[in-house]
Amino acid sequence: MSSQQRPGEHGEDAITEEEMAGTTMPAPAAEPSKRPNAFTELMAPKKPKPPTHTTAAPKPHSRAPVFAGRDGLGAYTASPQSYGPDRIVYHNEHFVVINDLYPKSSVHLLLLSRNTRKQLLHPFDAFEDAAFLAACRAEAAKVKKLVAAELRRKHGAYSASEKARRDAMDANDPPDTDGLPAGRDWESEVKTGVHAHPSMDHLHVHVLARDMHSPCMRHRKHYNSFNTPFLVPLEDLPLAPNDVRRHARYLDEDLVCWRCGRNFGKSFAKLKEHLEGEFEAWRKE
Amino acid sequence: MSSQQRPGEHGEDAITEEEMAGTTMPAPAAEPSKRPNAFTELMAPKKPKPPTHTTAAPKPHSRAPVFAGRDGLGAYTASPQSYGPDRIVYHNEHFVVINDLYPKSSVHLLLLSRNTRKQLLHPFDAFEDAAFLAACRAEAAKVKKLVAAELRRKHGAYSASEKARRDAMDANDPPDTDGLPAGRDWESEVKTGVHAHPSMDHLHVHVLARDMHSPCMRHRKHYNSFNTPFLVPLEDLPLAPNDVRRHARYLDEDLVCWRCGRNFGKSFAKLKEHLEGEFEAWRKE
DNA sequence: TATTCCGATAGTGAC
DNA sequence: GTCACTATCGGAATGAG
Repeated sequence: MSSQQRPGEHGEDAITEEEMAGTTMPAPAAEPSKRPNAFTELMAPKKPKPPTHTTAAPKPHSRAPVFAGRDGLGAYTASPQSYGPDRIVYHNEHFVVINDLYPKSSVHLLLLSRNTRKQLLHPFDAFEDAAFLAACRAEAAKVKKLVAAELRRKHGAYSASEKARRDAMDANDPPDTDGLPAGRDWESEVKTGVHAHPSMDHLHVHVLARDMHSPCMRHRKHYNSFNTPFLVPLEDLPLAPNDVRRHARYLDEDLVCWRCGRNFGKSFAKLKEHLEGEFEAWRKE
Repeated sequence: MSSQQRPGEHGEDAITEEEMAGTTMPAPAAEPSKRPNAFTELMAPKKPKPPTHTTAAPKPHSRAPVFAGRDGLGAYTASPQSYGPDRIVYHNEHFVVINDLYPKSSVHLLLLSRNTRKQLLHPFDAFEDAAFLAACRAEAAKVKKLVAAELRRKHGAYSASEKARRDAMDANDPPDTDGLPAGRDWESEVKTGVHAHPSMDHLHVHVLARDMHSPCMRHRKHYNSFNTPFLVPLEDLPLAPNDVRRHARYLDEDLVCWRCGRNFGKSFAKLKEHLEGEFEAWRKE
């Protein structure tokens, strides 16, 4: 019945460093349907298409330490300049922000710390340090605004709550951002946190939309890792010594729709189909 | 790495009714490498290729009762004349012998009874009738000779025990069958029996080589159904009332090579690979 | 819990 | 156990020279 789709190159539709122009602050949100650019909706990949067999991004030309398998994220903090703007969203002295190579939502960034004292600690341990935690929270807040801006760019044209802002945009071009209606609160659609048991050894904070709409969202564990207490918000850290999330298992639990609460048991295929409809409704809010 | 093979039509390499010429007795064995005919090794199918979606053989042109699913074998005994010689090996008033549509060994026939009083009974019940059992045993003995003859035709050229017979054949052509050396005892390579819990409702006796070498041999239950007490030899019938085979489960047991006894656990893929080598060695005996 | 490949396991539907 | 189809579940390897 369904024909196999040839996947496009991965990351075509992601935030780029060019857009950020090397700054550490989010650029003003690009508005939908105004200026076609690298963000423009192209042929979104129907299947994940990583560059090679390794989880890590393609190695740059150096012969420095090899980052493979669980160390795959190390390459980004070691030499962010070696990667293209479709991989690196921005970087500064302390952080590197990348597009997740296998995004599990329509927008999915990773905040990586370049602090070599913390980088390889378990997040629960790394964030026992209050100063480090505060710095990461501050940076994560910026990343959250970035993700919100990208959500507006990608989905704003479909959103009812964006209509007044959209109409104002259309009325005065180039727009005066300050005078615009606030529009939809996209930040409230963004989740920020760490996995209770990360598979990648380098510290990474997920900052992603809650839609769970992505061709890379393909397994129950993918879904549950962002929709159960397995995802620990930065605000909850440091964890109390007896916090159940230190040891509890969440990934094998039933699949429950994040939007309507319906339980799909172990049937990922059914949930996946359902999420298509939820996504359409969600972006129309 | 491995290229997909386009499967040939199923049954090209099976015993045909033409060869039997409508008789109820096995024809003299066709000798290998002498007369190319329907038995000649052609492009043996690498993957099973049944005619349609249904388990039953292709329906003839009648609009008589539909035989599908578990009733699929009924069509053969109801109207054997409707099928081609590649499907029907021979038929007479009381029996129909067919090539199994999904042979699990290099030669695999089914003996079907046309007795409508017995046809739909469980084999353990049908064979409580001593006269019926005797008739089926007698016919099965004929079928066993047929299978043995086919094994000689297909594998004789590779067999060391056949050499003297082969050389004699080559010396006087056309051959005088009576004066030939006996050659390999192919009948000892043939198994005859019924499944303890058949999936097809019409009574059928399996008569097949023990090599288990066939592209249709694809699952653990396939293998164990012929290589555990799940296969009940006709000689063991009728079963004692307390015989464990009436209720025991055998199909989920570990896979054990019929030839060397090696245990492959639940790994069908490993057994399958192993059987390739065993088949080559076996036919060279 | 990184992905990918392969394979084992499980339920369904066939008319 | 008839098949075929889909999907879930389970382990092992994974870079690079």
